[in-house]
Amino acid sequence: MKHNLISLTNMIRTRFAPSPTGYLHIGGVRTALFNWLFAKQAGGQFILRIDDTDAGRNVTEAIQPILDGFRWLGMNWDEGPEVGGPHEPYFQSGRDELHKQAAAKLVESGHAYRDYAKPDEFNALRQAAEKAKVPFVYDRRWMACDDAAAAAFEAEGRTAVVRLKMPREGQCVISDLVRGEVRIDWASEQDHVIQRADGSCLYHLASVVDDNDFEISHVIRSEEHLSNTPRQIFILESLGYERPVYAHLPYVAEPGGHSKLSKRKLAKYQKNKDFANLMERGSKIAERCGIATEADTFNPVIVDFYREIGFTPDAILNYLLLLGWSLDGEREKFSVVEMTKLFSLERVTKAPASFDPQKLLAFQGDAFAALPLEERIAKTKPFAIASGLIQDGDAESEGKLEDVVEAAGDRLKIAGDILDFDYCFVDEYAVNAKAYAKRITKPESAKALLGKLRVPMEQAEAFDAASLEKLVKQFCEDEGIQIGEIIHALRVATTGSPAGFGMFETLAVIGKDKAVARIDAVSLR
RNA sequence: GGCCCCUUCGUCUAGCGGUCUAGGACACCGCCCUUUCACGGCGGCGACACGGGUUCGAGUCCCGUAGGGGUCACCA
Repeated sequence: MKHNLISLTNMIRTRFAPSPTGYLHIGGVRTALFNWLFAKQAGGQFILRIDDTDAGRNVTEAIQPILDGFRWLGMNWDEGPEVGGPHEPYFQSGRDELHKQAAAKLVESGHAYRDYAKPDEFNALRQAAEKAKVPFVYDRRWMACDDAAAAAFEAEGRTAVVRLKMPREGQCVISDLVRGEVRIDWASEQDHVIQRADGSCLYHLASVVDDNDFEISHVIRSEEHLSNTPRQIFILESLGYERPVYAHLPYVAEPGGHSKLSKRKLAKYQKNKDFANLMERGSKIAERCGIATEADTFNPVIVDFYREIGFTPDAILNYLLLLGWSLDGEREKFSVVEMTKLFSLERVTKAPASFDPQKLLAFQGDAFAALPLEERIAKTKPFAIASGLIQDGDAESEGKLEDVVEAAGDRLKIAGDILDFDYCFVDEYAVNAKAYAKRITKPESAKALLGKLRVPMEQAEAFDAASLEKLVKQFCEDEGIQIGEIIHALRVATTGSPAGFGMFETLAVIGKDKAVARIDAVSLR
């Protein structure tokens, strides 16, 4: 829908600006989600910009996983890579000229200066201040006041960076939609470099210039940027730009901890039981489906992980929404449409929220169970095919998949869980040794009963669940035993597992031949 | 270390001075249902970091302490 009647200057425009790292961080998704919801709610635009000023990386390759991640999650962007827009390019590297012009303008207006300090000279100053335990204030001794001074420095063989000539009095007041009013003394700020000696520009300058050019109205980002805000405000005001509205979100913290969730700390998270369980669950699915499991992208910090093992995008969005936001403390389930209507920055919490794999999984389980049967079948199918459980296009095995998914019901929490029921499909399946000992080896009558039961089973004309139930119950009556005395052994013998969906549905889906053969294999051993 | 931010059950959170013997969700523990597991139902465990104020009254306001975190690059 276009809003031609609304002037562009009043438009709500938000952005998410990932660096091309090759993966989409779950915390980044949360930040992007809040930006996206805020824009969508207001009928505004959500823009994707790639902050690729770090040269030498293969950008195209490294942004693909990020773009794919957003697409999979259903978070469309109104302007950005692949979709274009009126402010192209959407790659920071392609906007270098704009940044350089801004830097020149700042020097021109006296808000920045050429600084001819050599890196070690400057560092020496900084270290001296540190050693003396006094706040470092650069005395600007290598600042070029004018072209003549610059020429003199250059005659010495020096090269210049451009530094901000930051105020040293007063306060920078940030009105933040999440944190309220934040005041920072200008004196505590440094003369930050905005342009390198080689002429390339640094992030803060680029970011401010691009946000202005893109007409970003609300800068919604993670709180680690709060301390960067004063310098950005100085840049933007010096350039005569209008100040965007700021909202600094708490970051997503590590499971069971309070520091920022980082993919570099995977080893540490592995010690967290819930995180390790999720990881292991995913790895099992991935290995059997031939999915690459490089630690770089295949782990619960990265969105790809969830896509690969069959999570539902909406469940992830819903869970992430609650990481730092709540409607009223009661309601937790929201469709994407609902969250778009109900989200508000005012209700974002201030404290970091730690990532809880268990709750994510609970949301996922509910979301998956709520899907219509056909969708659950469609979602599990690729996993069944990839792991060799069924053959694509083979009507018989596909029919079996449908039966299993239906019978499994909410025991399937993620699509990849279909592999838990591999014994329904294939000949080779794992036997749970503990269950075998408990239900077959230990009870003295187990093998004998199984040996007897296989006779009427083999003779059965109908091998559907209802008929099987009748058959087994009749058998128990004839033998004068409780159903519990045979059914556990039956399950372990035919599935190898102590748990699963209904016994009779299980037998029906396994089929007479296999079921009887499995019983024989056990009872005759 | 300087500056800034944050602090309610294990975790996510509700609470915007009296309705709080602090509510919900996930997890956990019982019981029920049941051929197992899961679901579901019922119940339970479990928190206002601490210390001062302000107030008739504080989880809610103020100050301090402690703790946690972020940030201090010619990274983004």
